[in-house]
Amino acid sequence: MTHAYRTHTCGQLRDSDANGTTRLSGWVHRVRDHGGLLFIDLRDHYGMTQVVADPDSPCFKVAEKVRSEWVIRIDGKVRLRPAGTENKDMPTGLVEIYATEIEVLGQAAELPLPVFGEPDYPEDTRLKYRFLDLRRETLHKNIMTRTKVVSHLRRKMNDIGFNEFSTPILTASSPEGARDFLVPSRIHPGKFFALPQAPQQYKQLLMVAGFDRYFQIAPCFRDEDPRADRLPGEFYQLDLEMSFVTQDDLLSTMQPVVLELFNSFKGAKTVRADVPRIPYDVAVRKYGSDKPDLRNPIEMQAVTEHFAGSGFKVFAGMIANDPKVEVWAIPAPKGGSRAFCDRMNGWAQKEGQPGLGYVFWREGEEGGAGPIAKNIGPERTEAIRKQMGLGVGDACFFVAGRPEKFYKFAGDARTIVGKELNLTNENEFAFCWIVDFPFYEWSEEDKKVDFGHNPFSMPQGGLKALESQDPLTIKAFQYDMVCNGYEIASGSIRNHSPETMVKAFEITGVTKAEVEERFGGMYRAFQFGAPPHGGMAFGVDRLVMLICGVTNLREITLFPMNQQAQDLLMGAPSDATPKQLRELHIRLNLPEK
RNA sequence: GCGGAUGUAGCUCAGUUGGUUAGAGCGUCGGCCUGUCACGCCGAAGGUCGCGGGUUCGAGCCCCGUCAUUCGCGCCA
Repeated sequence: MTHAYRTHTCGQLRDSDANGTTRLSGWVHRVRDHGGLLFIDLRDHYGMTQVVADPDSPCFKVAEKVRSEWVIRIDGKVRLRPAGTENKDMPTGLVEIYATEIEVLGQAAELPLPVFGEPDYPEDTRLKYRFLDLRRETLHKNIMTRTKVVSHLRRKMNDIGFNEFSTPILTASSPEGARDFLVPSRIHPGKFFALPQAPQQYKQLLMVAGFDRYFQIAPCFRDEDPRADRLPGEFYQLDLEMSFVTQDDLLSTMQPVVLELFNSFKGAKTVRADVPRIPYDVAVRKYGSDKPDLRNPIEMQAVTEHFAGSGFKVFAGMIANDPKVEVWAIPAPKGGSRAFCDRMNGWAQKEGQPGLGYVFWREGEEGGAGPIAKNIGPERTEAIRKQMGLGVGDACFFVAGRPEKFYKFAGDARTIVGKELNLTNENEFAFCWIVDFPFYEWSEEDKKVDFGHNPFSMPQGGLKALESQDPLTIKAFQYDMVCNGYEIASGSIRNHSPETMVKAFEITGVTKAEVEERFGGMYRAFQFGAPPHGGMAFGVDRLVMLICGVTNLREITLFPMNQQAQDLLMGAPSDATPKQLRELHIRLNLPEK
């Protein structure tokens, strides 16, 4: 008895199957019609098999009619391809199916998006016809990589003693800081659920409830504008939380999980085994970023002293006028040519900077070349060269000002130098932890102290630090994991003491009553025996993006929305019917066009 | 909300300084072809140049507006 659709998949048959019969179903990938002989590449999820028909076959007339992306069922004889016509690039390339019967299961209209081939197509077409896009080889493969990554993580987390729990999707507004998606309540007119920006409070409650190790591949919802590496609307996190742990326990629990994941999926790339823990302050000074790409070997240094009182009046003047001004040096090994330095200078001007000062060293010019070298003289130039460990053929760029104003620009310059000079190894995964984030930061907009990151983090020094220290000097037990310049995880040791929590909010101007109102569930829970706990969340989408080597999240997401946060395939968001709105007690107040 | 880029055949794109009838490849349709695997050859159909307005003797091209897509800023861990 034969199955209605197939006895084998399209990726299955080998030379050992020759002389047997088979039934295959799949999509017509390509047709090559030679008149008296006709080939069909039949494709399914598993692979591709060549089908051949000639005028002696009773199904030849049908075979002549089929077109790309029709779904057909074929019966036929498995046979070895004639000598010399084997295709070594295909796993099934030693055999072909001589078709005896073809049944058309589903015709396809003229394609708005070819499945064959891999050129780029406009996003709106790809999204509107996502089901066709997903048939294409690369995207199909990326999506499969994603499901394998997720199942790898799930298996691993279970293995090391974590328990998976599902937390509510319809919940209360959470304190992450992003805009909430709201869902109106029918039963409670005028009230709204919020979709969780992260299961933050629930997972902390699970710790209070005594479950010790929680994880979840959790959907998260944020109503913010997207970027290439930030999906609109919804995204997934590997969310986890542990009780009775220190920061060190958390980092050393998850570091092997991440390294093993990348080692399993790295392909031809390499994974750096060393994962340094870098304090936030150090990361900013060395790399100009709190998510440094460590594939780039460049490390910046302060060289303020060499410019103070020097003949380079621009920098010397700034230093004399403001004790907080510093000069940072960005070394550029092998960048010692006028052309390259000028190119960097031009880039800086395009970025809206006055320029990018530089020195470079050529054979026979002891004191260095370039305008800055002339201005500060050979001794100072030589001192800089020694400090930065540079030599003939190298260059060095300089930025000056208050570090908090220019560190991002310096970091961008570091990135460009690394890329332009091919110092950054593109075939590597390089990780680091960034630790000791500031607990508070100064909000210029609100003219007050505000939380730097998660308000539920434990300040280093606890309640005592909050009571005695300048808030802006307090660090948090807060950490990120970074890979190749992407933040892939973020977490903290939580503040489990109600008094400390109230004090922490008080410093930002939020009263005890407001804390009780906004975070009532958690505040109440902390009154009844909360264990010390902490956790983190990995961006699943970003992990997969790095593993697949793509720079846009749409390349690894099944049904992404466009940049306007619309689902072009399903037509979401869409109008609600008057009946729906009536039941929800909602009247629309639309902006005038 | 703001800034940059893009918008021409079903799809990907070209289109000179503003000048006659807007082109190519893929796909589609028709014909030929028995060893291709991006099959080959011959032929045909297919266009509101995103949309609206303006300048001009004349606009795919210049100007203004608008819409759509995208990248970035703001926003967001």
